[in-house]
Amino acid sequence: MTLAEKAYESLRRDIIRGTLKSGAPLRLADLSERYGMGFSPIREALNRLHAERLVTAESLRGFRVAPLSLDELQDAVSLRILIETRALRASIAEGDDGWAAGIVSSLYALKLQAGRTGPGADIWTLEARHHAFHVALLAGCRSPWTMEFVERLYAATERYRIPVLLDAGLPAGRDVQAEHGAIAEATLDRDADTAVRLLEDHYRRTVEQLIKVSDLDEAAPALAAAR
Amino acid sequence: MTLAEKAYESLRRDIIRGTLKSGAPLRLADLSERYGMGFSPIREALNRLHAERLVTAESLRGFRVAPLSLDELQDAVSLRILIETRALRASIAEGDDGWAAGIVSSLYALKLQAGRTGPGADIWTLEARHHAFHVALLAGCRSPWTMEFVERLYAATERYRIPVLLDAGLPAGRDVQAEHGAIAEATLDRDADTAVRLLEDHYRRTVEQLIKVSDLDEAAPALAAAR
DNA sequence: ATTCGGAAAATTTTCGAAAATCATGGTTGC
DNA sequence: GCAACCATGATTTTCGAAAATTTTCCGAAT
Repeated sequence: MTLAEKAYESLRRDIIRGTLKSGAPLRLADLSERYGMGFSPIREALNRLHAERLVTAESLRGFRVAPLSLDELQDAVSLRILIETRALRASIAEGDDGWAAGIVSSLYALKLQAGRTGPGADIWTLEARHHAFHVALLAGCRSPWTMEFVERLYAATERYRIPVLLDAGLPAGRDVQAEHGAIAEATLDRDADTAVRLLEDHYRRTVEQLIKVSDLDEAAPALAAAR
Repeated sequence: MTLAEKAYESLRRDIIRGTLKSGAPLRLADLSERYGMGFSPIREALNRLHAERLVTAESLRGFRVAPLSLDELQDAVSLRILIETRALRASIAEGDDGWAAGIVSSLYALKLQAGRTGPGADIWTLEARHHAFHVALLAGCRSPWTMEFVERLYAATERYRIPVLLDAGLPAGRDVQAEHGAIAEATLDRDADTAVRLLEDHYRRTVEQLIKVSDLDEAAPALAAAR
């Protein structure tokens, strides 16, 4: 793996995790020392993250961590619902056996990881499997542009979920894995209307929860500052 | 303007125009000489274009002009219709006077440029105004992510239209400016259903025309090779 | 004839310094 | 006192070469 790729992953993680705070300036000299490499790979990583809207850039004035805003979160999620529900319908209509098998296996891997406690209960592994499951649902749609935008919007919304997960843990009174199971079941039954409804509810619940947490300021002060 | 920005615009233009052919390798030494600058700004431009899917990149193996494919064109346009029709409805519902004024002025500028012949009839100016008009229609939706994706999909489809425009000129038997006028009229009348229908037809006609041209191979051999 | 290995060439990636630009603080002139 | 101005330091941007990696080519062995 090249240094530029390492820099990209490290920076991305630190931004999503909140180690690098929303709005903070990203100086080349600092980052170069922090990650132990020269300017070139850092600069390349920053440009990639800029394209993903995780950092802002101003010509000759450097980079900053992109600001958090609940408006942007709602915007991203509503677009996500539009794009993903269409992709889910297309998948259900066109998906083959390989697609269905992908759903089953990614759901299994996700539930395994969600059940772990103590060592091995790594939030990044859990997040990766959560994302993999949602991608598997849509993978039958055979639309590269759809998958591209799904990736983008996932990265954009991850920033809001991770700090809450780290500070407050999973929400009480909500069984997220049961929701995943129900979505998978309806999808594999090729019941498009039900699957789409469940997927939409799943996303809406998540946004509502994040907004509530930031209102109460009971966790994730960084997110509260996004109001 | 920085050298990296100049490199980005030059490269983008040469890729969309077809000067740099689909699939061709983009070697740093060549580009460095061609545009008269060092590796750094070239590399930065290539990374930006990679994020826009106009060039492909493979670790340690360099960059290439992204291949053209009619499947990708149809994919991009169908997503464009999904996203833009929603944005147009939102604009019509929420747009203010500034939004409406933007439509009127950008349509006027577009028609002026479309009417020009001889000197001043620059295809890049025409394209810029065409794009500005379509953006103006949607600008009332107040959704940054929507506008981001609209930009992306525009860049992706521009590659297919420009070579045809350069080789074959405007299609016979189709008054594109009249279509623009009709879309603007319905939009300003806040007749969402009509506006959405006209916009969708506008895009579908364009795709059909491009596919027909590539089938007949009567113009734009580069596009024909995309089959 | 074909495949395998390995040196040579070509290419990308990374570094460190130089150049260009922006921000800061102090000084001058009014 | 206050605004304009310039020097200074900090920061980004760019360059050119070195390092790392891939590709190409040629000869040897089967």
